[in-house]
Amino acid sequence: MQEANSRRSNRDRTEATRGELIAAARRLFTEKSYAETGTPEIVAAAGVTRGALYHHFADKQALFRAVVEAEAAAVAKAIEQATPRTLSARDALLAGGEAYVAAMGLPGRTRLLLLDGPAVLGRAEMDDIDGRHGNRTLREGLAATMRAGDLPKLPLEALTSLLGAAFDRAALAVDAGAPAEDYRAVLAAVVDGLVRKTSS
Amino acid sequence: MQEANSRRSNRDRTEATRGELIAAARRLFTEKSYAETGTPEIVAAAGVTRGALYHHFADKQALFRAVVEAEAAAVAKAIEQATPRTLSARDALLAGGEAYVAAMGLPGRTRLLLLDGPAVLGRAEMDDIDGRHGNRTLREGLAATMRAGDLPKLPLEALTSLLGAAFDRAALAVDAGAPAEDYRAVLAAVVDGLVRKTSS
DNA sequence: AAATAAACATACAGTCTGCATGTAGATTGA
DNA sequence: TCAATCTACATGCAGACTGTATGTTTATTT
Repeated sequence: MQEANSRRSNRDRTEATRGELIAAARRLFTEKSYAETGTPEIVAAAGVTRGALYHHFADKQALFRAVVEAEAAAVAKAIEQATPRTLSARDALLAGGEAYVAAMGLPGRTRLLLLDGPAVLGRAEMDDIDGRHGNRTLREGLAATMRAGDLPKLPLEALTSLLGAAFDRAALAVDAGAPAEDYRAVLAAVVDGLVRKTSS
Repeated sequence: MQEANSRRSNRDRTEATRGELIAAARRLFTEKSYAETGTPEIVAAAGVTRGALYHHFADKQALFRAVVEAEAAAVAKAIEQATPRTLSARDALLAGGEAYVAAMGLPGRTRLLLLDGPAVLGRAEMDDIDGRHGNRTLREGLAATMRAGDLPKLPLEALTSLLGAAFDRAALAVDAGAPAEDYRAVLAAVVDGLVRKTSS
């Protein structure tokens, strides 16, 4: 009768503590930067001690990695929900880009995923994370478009990487206050330059 | 007779000390990362004390800024020297990009300028630095090409920013071991998609 | 040449990270 | 069911680092 109240299983405790740590860290990492956020502040916000943190995570960087992973998944989910599957290759690319920039508008997300992430975890690990989430959709979409013949045959990894970099920079600029219309126009021009017109 | 030996002017002392600090910091920041390099190590390598560092620079970040500024200038110089001015818009863009990726191959440069730089100084300040050095050439080249009618009318800032982001990512990937040929091909396709054919 | 200012060197306070050790609660095996 | 063990924490400590305050030497000014 008291199974849920006083006696918590170890797995429940772990899950709860890890969750609160990640949530608190996410809030602080997006309000300030990774370097400016100390572990004492994180554990205070999560209501635990530093002992709990270092029991569940190898170090501060491992906690950061968990936060980035979760945030990247959230962004990918937002994009997939906002991008209908019934569009042409060109329109799907632009709609996805639009959704990406919009999702990145959440305060602090660009710094977390586009500035601190690469610096703290390195580009290789960020590529790995992106490849499992946001960029996966992009790469698969590009592959399908290429197979359909609407896109010239190009190295898939490089194409995904460079288009992703352009979307990243657009998100960063728009989030910093640049006119979204300008970046939308340039992205459209780039995509139109790449996608083979169906009439040709 | 002893003007150069025992009696050094204050300006000479400042110049020498600042220079050695920047040189030592540059070496360490490219060997390791910004976060992994401590000021005690920097001043030891420069042969001075931390007092000298904090006399000449407001803080560690200000020294980092000076290093980034110098390195960005060096990259810009390398590009200008390697890019002949007698090429078409398309070829000039690709040659410049090639020179950029090559210049970024110097060990640690990508991390310094493309990872740590944006994270430590912020995108706004990095844009400012880039705008005074590397990206300035790019923007001016694009503006000239647009005026000549070989490029559709697009917002110049956004176009420069997004193309620059693609070059950045290519430099990062190639430096990390990705096949340069793949990235060259994709960049060429993007540029070819944008540049209006002179025959049209 | 005295006074002032600049270029350092030294010492200190505060903070942070990672680890080592200690303890209470949960799980397991007999 | 109960002791043994293991997990999930809490507490305390050592080392390192950053920025500043203060002292000292060397150049510049008057």
